[in-house]
Amino acid sequence: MSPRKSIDESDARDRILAAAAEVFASVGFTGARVDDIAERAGINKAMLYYHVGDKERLYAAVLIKTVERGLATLTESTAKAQTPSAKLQCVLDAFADLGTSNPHLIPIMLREVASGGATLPDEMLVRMAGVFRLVQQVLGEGVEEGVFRPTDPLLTHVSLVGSIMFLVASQPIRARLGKIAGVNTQHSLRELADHTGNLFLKGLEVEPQPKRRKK
Amino acid sequence: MSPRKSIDESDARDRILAAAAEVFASVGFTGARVDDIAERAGINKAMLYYHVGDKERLYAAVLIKTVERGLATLTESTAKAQTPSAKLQCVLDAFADLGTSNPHLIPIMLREVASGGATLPDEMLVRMAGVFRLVQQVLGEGVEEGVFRPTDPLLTHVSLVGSIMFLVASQPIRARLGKIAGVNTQHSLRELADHTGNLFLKGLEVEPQPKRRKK
DNA sequence: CCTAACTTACTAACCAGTTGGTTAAAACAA
DNA sequence: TTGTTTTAACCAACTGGTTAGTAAGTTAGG
Repeated sequence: MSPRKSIDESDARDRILAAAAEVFASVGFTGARVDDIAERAGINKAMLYYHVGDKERLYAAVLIKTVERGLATLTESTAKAQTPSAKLQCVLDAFADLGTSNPHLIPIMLREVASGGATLPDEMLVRMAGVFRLVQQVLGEGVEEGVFRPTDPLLTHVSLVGSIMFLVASQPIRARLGKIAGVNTQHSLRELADHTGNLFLKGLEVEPQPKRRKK
Repeated sequence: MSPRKSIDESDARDRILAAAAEVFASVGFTGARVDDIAERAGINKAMLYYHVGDKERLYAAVLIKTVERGLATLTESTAKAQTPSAKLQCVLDAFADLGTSNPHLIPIMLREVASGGATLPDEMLVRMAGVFRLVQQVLGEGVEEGVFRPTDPLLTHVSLVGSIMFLVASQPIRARLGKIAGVNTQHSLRELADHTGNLFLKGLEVEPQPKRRKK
């Protein structure tokens, strides 16, 4: 099939996608330079076109690959958890972990949201819907078991995911903000996920029986 | 002073800033074309340089003007509210209102977060710190009055703001997502703010009986 | 000698920023 | 009043650097 192999199987394509993810994440689609991506991948621009295609194809490929990995981690980790609360916390942990395991997905998604998802391919939407369905099911289980109060699942999902993604991505800005406001800004990803979990799990709890403090 | 006046005082500059806000919001800084902005403002590109300066100055001017308006609305509306809970809900309402009153700020801020705020001028950070201080104070009052449990104010602030901004900005994507997942996605800005308020206010409530999660 | 993998060198378009002007209101001079 | 100068406001056309994408040829494994 292939007369001349690279160092290993489809090494070039992987390196291209990795480099592209990095660049797209930090400067966005229009800000990204194909030459720059090629150089970081240690190849020539023409080879990038040979292996992947044009800039849009490259972007789509990065998106799909990146969300695929995220979705896999997500389903895997939530499967282990038992209670709905634990599962929800797992979702948050998994998103926070993207901060290290897959640090390019979050900035890319934030940009997509900012532009109304104009360039989001349907392929991507389907995978995002997969994430939503997972959360929706967890929320549904919680309501059924009487531990969560019923809420609009889509809004709750988006709040949850938006909150944790925003927290993770805002780290550099939080650092500058904290300096101005004089507060601590050094938080681990775990702390971010725990904080969000505390707020949301408590926010979703059914009203406890004793001491009804009406609001 | 000015031999020839436009239709009214500094009309051109305002039109330029309005057009620029629109374009920067939808395609970002690098995606924005100066010619495009000029055309939308109904003037020539050279006039844009004459009135405002180069692309970076233009961007900074848009940022400052936009956040200035947002901050004004925010302080005004929270001042009216009495209880910490009501004040917090006011903050959410004010952010949600940005969706209509100032629809470009949220996408622009999401992009800034995505890029780590690399292009955020200090002038802008100072104003963001102003918003934070306001929220921090509301949270502090709530804790003092015994209605909020103590949390990290910066993280709570960012969660809150991130959540509502994400909800507002994600509307187009939610619409596509809802179509795939078969759920309702038509929510008014008020519904978004109320949903977030419900979750967070309940999440911040003091425990009726200590049932501590971890951390 | 065929073909996947790779390269160099190009081009066509794009785009931020500039140049070198025009216009007309207004301030000034006689 | 009337001619002269100044200046804010405006523009078409250009410049020069950049960048997505391509063409045409090279190398080496099978």
